[in-house]
Amino acid sequence: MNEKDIALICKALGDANRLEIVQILSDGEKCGCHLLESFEITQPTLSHHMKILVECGLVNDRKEGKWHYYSMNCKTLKGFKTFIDSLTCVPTENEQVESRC
Amino acid sequence: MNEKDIALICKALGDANRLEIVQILSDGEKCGCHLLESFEITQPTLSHHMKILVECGLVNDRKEGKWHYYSMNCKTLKGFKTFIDSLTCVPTENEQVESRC
DNA sequence: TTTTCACATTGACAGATGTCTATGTATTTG
DNA sequence: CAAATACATAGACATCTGTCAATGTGAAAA
Repeated sequence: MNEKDIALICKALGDANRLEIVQILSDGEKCGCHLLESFEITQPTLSHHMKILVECGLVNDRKEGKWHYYSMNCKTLKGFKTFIDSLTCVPTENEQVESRC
Repeated sequence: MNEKDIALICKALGDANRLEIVQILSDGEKCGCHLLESFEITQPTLSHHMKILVECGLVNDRKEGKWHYYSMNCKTLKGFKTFIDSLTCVPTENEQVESRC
């Protein structure tokens, strides 16, 4: 998973509705109609958000009859977590001021 | 840190340039002029990106003379990591063997 | 003081984004 | 079969975003 993939995932999570969708899916697989009831958006708007979440690889889409079941993609989530964990901070007190440019 | 804050951070990281900036800052405090040399963007564009990173709380801005020193904000980063870690997946039948979160 | 440097602000612009209504497409149900 | 359900697609629209050139500002250097 490269930086471009990570940026896509971040962008996908950079919307309050999609962030909430992902939190709901953390609880387990849900169908689209169930998700729709949790938000004050129209069905096409939800469809749009789900497409973005699926296309960045963070969410799986399983079709069963006329229903679509969405769930978190373990592999992508794991890769994303690994990246975020790799970000670190250095407390400023302990940090030597670098040479000026 | 609420969902809106998290969404703001995600949106900030949803740009390839800003994602790279954050990776560079993970290495330690850097001045703006140093960052500028790492990218193929103009100074106003970098200034714009830094403003977004600072305003979402992920990056600190310390002024010393005419220089601005940027660094990761430990507290915000920690809160963000905690949130991302709270996201979980429930392995589907295909994934069960390979990966777990 | 004048110049140079580091950075911010403004205004402009093309392109992306979130949302809607209207409509299309499978699939199930009566 | 026809009707209803779950979801996708198309088109429209206002707003947001990333980028730049031009310019302003404050601090250091000459």
